[in-house]
Amino acid sequence: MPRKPNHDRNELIARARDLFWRQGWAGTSLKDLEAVLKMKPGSFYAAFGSKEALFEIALDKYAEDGAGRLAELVEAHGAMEALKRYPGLAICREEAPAKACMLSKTLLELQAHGHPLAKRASAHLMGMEEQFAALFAQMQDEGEISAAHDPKSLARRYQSDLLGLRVSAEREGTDAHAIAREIAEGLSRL
Amino acid sequence: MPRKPNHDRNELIARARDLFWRQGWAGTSLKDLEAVLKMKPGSFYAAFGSKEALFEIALDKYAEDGAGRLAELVEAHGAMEALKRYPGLAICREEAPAKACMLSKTLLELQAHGHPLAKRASAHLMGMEEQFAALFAQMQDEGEISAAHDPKSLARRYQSDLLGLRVSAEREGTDAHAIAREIAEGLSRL
DNA sequence: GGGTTTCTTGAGCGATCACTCAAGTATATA
DNA sequence: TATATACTTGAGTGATCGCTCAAGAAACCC
Repeated sequence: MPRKPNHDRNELIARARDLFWRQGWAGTSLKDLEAVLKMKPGSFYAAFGSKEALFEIALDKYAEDGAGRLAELVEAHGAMEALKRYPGLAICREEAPAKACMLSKTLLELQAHGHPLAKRASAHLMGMEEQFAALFAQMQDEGEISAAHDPKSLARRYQSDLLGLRVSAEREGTDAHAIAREIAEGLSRL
Repeated sequence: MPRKPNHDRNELIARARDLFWRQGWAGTSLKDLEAVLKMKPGSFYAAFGSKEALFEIALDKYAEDGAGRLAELVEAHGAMEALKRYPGLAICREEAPAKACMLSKTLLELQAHGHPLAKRASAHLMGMEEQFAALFAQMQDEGEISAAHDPKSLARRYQSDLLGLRVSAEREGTDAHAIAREIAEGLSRL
């Protein structure tokens, strides 16, 4: 009895994520979304409920995909090599709508208003940091790096370096890849 | 013949800067500004011309004050100690409206739309980086650090670390001072 | 084909956006 | 005190914001 939706929901979310990632929350109007998703307001609200609800879904997808890419990297090259490669990969993907991290962009834009989306971005950042910490802990267990530092401290610093790198990469005329290389080299000294 | 303005222009700009710094460009409405500056629209536009013009003035003041604080630090403690203290001071000032850097917030928010304010923020970031580079070069001249690295590379990395630190400091539950300490320690190893 | 159900359409809602301007008020000089 | 000159006021501008909803179109069942 039902009529099929015209669009692939996953594809719609991906396109919305890219737009939000690039333009931020306030910088993305419903007109923008309608154009990119090729949906009229009615369809849009039937499918997603609100701009905020879609942003939340897009943010979750962003975090999930990021975690997935890191996990793949670990699978393929081990923890150390994965952490070394991750910064460089984060800023070199040509198809990415922005160099900077969508989580940090969201946090910086919406934190001051106490917006729920800022809290959610913050939580995802914490999730990433825990993923990093687990990898550092694993490397210590395997004797690959010194046990001198707390894995959580290492993860906190790595996360900070990564965020800084990705803000720097957003600037023009800054050799971000050089910074990425230095971050990777820093890991070798552990 | 003229009537004196009711408000101190410098004070108005400082208050506007703090509001823009905290809430960003789109996150700050004219209503917000009117409330904080205690000005009605007419006075506002007579005094500053537009929201964008005021933001530009505020951004310039932000950059100027930041550069001034670093210069004072250098004056008082020398280049190395100044660079070591700067990160910690950047995130501990209680009266500051945000931990993150206003320049990076502006860049991240407005870069995608090619907004002139993003370009201006980018230029100020470059100015800061040059200030850092000059200090690193000075330290090399005085034999305080190894001449092995290009001062511009050191400045680029220092800037990146600083931006990452200040994004991290914006998060809740992250010990940003620990990161600041690590950045300072990193300088000792040069 | 008729009936049901879901999806799509797009005009239009009230609210808010940045901003304007004519009128009023205060301070200076003459 | 009279006049000129800022500065302040606040109602109101058109544009855009996120969003609604009644009506139409398309795909399924019988």
